[in-house]
Amino acid sequence: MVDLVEDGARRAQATIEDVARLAGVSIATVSRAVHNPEMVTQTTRQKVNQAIELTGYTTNAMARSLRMGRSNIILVLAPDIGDPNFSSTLIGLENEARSHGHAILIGHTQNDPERSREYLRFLVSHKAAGLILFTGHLPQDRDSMAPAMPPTVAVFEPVQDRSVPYVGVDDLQGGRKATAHLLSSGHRKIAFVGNSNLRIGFQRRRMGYDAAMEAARIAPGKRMVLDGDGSIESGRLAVELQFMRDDLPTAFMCVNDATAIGVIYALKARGYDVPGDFSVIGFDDVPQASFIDPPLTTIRQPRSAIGRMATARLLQMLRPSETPAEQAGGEFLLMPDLILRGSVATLGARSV
Amino acid sequence: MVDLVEDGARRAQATIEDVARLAGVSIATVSRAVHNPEMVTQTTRQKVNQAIELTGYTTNAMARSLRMGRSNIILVLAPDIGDPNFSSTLIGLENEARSHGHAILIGHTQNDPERSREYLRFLVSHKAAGLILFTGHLPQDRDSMAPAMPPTVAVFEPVQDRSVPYVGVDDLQGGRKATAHLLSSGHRKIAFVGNSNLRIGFQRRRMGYDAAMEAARIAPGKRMVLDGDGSIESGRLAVELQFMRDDLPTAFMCVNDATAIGVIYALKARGYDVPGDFSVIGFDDVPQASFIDPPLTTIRQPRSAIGRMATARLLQMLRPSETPAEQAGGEFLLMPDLILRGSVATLGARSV
DNA sequence: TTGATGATTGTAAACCTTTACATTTGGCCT
DNA sequence: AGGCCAAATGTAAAGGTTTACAATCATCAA
Repeated sequence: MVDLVEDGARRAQATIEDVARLAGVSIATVSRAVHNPEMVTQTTRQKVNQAIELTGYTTNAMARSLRMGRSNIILVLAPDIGDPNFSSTLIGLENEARSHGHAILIGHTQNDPERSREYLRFLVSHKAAGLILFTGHLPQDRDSMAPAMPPTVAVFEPVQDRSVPYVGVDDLQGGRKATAHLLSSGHRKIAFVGNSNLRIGFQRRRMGYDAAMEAARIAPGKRMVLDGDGSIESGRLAVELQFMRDDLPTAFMCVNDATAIGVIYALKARGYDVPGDFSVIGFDDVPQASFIDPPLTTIRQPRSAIGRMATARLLQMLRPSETPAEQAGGEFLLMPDLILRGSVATLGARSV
Repeated sequence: MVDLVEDGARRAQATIEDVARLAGVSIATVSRAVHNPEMVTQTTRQKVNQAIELTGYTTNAMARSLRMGRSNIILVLAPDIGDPNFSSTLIGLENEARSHGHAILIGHTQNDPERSREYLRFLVSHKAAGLILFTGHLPQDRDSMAPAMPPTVAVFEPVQDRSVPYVGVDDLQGGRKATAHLLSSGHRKIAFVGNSNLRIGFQRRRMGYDAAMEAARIAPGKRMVLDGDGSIESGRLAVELQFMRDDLPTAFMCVNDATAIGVIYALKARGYDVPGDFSVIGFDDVPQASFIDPPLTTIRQPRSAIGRMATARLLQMLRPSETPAEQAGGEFLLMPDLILRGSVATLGARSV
């Protein structure tokens, strides 16, 4: 006597065996009908689907991953989930991953090596399919686990190891574009705020600034480069220092929006008008940018495109057809857009 | 001949069997040494640990979960990862979970039922240990999967089904506290901005406002309740409407910080000074709150405490000793603090 | 009709653990 | 010394799936 499903009260989660019994086929056929439908007759496929419907069957991902030697989880390591750049990138990332049957697991490292290591353990013990890094560096003891490391992609900030593909905005072109916009608005004395070697992306933005200034034939000696770590506070501080030196630019090109916000605060605190007295341009286009006063002119990171692309690259590496050579490295740079708002004025023309 | 590990080149990931062989014990003993050390002699424990060290063994979470019928993954469903309330709650949540050997998986529903459903599928197929909801409602077809549903906790916004425990801020007390602060600063005409029934938490804040006004013997007729959905735009709009009605309060008690920011924008756009002409108080204490001009006086959500507590409650439900009665429902309300900044002034005394 | 061929399905092993139950070990008491 | 008991360990099954390989089936050519 076959033990059919009592309708109504579904007991324990149905297994592939329940489905097979109900459909009158073997479990192998069920498995095939689900994951390789083309290997199975039209009619059996129907029977199986019907049985699945009836039992409410869902593949046990644990058993599947165990057997396949790999799960469908992609681990995303980020230093700070609250970072506005992160959250919207994640959306693109997630959409792309999910549409290919992968789940995204987010790890929050808070720049703590110990946490990174814990996530690494998680990664090997769960046989994650891939790793996406927002951290700018590989987890420390990656090497000791080398054989268990899945394909990896870096986002937003490249990692040292050049064999890891990088997907991000074209920082150099962005820096160039921002500076060029100030130049074409008549500014000549343009300060770059946020000089540091903390992040490669920041350095590249700086290079973009230099390139644009160069193209405008403004000698290095006539450029102003102010240090800063990309925080609001650093923007504020840079302005204060510059006022003490008594050598003021007419415009500030900031390494990111946070710095720009700090710069604007400092200028307003001293009673100046932005953009009436000074123009300011940022980089990133964080959500806040359009809400501050004045709304910030900035360079927009194509965040969700970056996310989508990073996942796409990872999935590509997952395909077995890929040869190791094709897997290695590469930079995928997306072009950023200039977003015109209210913090840049043409030199000489006062707003209001 | 026993096949020991070649030092240096570690091949495939070591299994429990490799460890057992190396330690000269059975796999059962290894398993016990790892997960129930007290069941094993001091000396065997040492041998096993040594072998683990040598092989770089990590338990295969898939096999473990399969055998145990449950994974160590806690699924967190949130409508918007970018929400500042969410990200810092997550930290508390995550810390607590990780310290008990659980991993957090974040699902991003974007208020889309289809997405919720997909995550639900994930949840049953991965046999998640628990579910934490930031969404304010249970996934739609939860019932059809009832037997596979793990313990669930709601955060920030309670769900309909009262059998699901809720952990959040005490919105009513927060609303009362905020309003009381305005009252004690001499304000009598206080508008509540953000009236809606979109969220239960919002309604409770409104009730807190009413309670405080009641206590100050301000009749319902003398209260001003302005509609709004909690967005910046709604705050702005509420102010505009009120100006058209030509009936102005001296202070605005806003349902959340976003609304407060909108209110401040609108007032400033009309040339008024905050808090000189109008006082404004928010709710949440989002990171932005301290950066706007003027810095926002607000009610702080104890976010990471909420996260910690939610996980703690969930873990408690996971313990098999728990009887179903102990599992059911309950509200765990945390008391919020008043954060004094610069957007509230004593009535009559102009700042600057 | 027969045999060959290719398409479809079935059988059974393997993936790596945990754990109930059986066995061994060692300590202690008489 | 012998026997008993508890503690420590071992054996083997089970968990749900995928897939190599074997078996079956239908089709078609000779």
